[in-house]
Amino acid sequence: MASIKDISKLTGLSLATVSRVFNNSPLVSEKTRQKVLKAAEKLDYQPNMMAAALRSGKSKIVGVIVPEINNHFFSGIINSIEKKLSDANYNIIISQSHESEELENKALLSFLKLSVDGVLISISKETTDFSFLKKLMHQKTPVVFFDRTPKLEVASSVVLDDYKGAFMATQHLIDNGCNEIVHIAGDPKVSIFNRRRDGYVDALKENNHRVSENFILTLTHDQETDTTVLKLLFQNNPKIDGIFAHGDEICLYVMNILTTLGIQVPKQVKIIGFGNVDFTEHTYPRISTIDQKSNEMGLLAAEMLLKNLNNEEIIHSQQVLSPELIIREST
Amino acid sequence: MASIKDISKLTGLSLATVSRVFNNSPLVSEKTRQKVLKAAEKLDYQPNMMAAALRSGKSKIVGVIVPEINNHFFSGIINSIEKKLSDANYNIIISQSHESEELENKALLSFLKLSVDGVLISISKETTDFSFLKKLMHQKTPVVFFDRTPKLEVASSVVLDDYKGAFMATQHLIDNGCNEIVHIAGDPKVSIFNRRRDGYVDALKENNHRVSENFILTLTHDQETDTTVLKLLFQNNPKIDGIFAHGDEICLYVMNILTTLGIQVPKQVKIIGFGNVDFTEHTYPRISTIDQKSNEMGLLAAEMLLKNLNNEEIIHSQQVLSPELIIREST
DNA sequence: TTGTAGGCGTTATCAT
DNA sequence: ATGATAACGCCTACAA
Repeated sequence: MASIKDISKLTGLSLATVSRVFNNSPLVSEKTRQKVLKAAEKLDYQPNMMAAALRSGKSKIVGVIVPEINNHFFSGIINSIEKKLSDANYNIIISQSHESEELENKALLSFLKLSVDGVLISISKETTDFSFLKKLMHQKTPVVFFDRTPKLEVASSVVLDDYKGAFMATQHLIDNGCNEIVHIAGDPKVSIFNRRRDGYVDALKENNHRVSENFILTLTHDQETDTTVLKLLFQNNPKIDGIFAHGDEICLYVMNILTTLGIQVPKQVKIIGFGNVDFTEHTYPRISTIDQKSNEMGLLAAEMLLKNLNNEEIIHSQQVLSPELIIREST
Repeated sequence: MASIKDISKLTGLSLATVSRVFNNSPLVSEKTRQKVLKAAEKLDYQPNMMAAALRSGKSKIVGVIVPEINNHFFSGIINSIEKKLSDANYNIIISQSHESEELENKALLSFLKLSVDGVLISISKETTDFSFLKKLMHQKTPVVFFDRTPKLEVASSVVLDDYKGAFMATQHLIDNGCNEIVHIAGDPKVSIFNRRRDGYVDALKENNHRVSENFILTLTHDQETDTTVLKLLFQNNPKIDGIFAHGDEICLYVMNILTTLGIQVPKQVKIIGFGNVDFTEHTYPRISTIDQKSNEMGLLAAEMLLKNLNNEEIIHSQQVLSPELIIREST
């Protein structure tokens, strides 16, 4: 690969002058600029980012960590992050934590060694110690958290208002005449699932509905067990007429079980999920759900990072996105 | 950040010796090795990959390009690629081509500037000119193609036997008593879709079934138009009893339209997709499909690349994965 | 406006 | 087994 040294030789100009051309320095005459550009063309010159990075301390690389890339929500976010950052001429390197703090730190260490310019991260469920991230941040490397954020005082973040989304979903069921509403809850280790639960509970309270612990279920994902659990629930509470599930996959899963049990959706029971995963549009009946704004989230997180990448000063800001109610045939 | 220079100062050893320790050179006594390691620990030393990359020409970065990251199949592949390569201490940088040759080349150029050690790519539908990729390959940068490969003589690749998958799907319908089988075809610009079509046609022929152009449809994705098309098709050919769709999404889409038209699946018409996307397991009825082996594909591609990354000689090999028939309730 | 020279952190080639 | 030194490709005072 040709280097500026080759161009320097070909044109008879100094290394400094050639370098200035590629850094758009105004301190170079139009004539020599053209000469350099022509030589560059001829030699098929491509700047070596490693060298530039080493010298300037700016790698033009942003590290992204998600729990699982193979997940609609996260790959949606990555999609918009990649779009935004590649437009700004940044490369993104991606790692998965697989919900393990160890892998997360390993990736973070890799980023450090690679001297990434910034980090976008959705922390793993397991992560409790943020010393590594703090270290990064103390090094003036901007970090933006999305979706899953740590309880740190000073941090930039973009999250969804999960509470609000859950509230909207529950309210929607109530508005459509549901009186006995069950919640299929998620892993309580994940704060967003707790917020969804809270939204459900508060929506019930606000509408003077009874809140019962028996109506808050966590399933095992073992089809037989879950079928039995639901069967019993409906036997004991035949008036149940609404279900709010904390996720779309589990929502579809429950809907299928109900069908097996001869319970009709939405006739007997209305059901709503959370996530607006693609397939919700293709099921029968199509599933009502809460859109998580993955595109907006990725975009906002990327924009936040870009802002901090350009400014010398790091400005922390917290953005909360409002979810959107998507009404389909299941409610 | 501490550098080997700092360690050198602290220990009184030379830069060379310190460097040798971190490169696991045998030419260093256990005693000094320990001394260096201790100092490194104390200074919280982390090697600077940019510097190492510049000097050694090895960046420990692999570039990955897919059409869309926000796609089950590709994110599944990326998932296994990331797992495999991060285990081998490689970082992966990801770009999307969004089916545009221009974006693809832009990403490839970025990779070049970053001096990636290797490239994994599934080419865009639009790509016809591979000069850029050839340039990379001539630079001794190993490239492995997956799923969508160019018609190049010398290249490493991992693909699915789409023909076989389509054949299996069609044969499965025939085995289950279908006599009039329709194929929902994909974009003929994509070679794998053509191979699926060929598999369908040949399976019919081999079973002495009539092949009719009228039974090979490409839909518009406009719900109204498509509904009309299918309605007419079934009015004119009421004996149609099987559908093989080139993808799971379109399969679900068609299944929904059939339901709208009062056609029962699988009672009247059996239907099978292609892809084994997650949701096929959650629909009602659950969709039979062909698994694309995304995990195996990513793993194999990564392994192929690793092999070429380690060897001096680049060895080209072509792997063809056999798809798997997943039988569910729709057939 | 252009050139000189030192250095970013590492590795590799000589010596010793 | 260890050390001195040049080089990777680029940027940037400083000098001219």
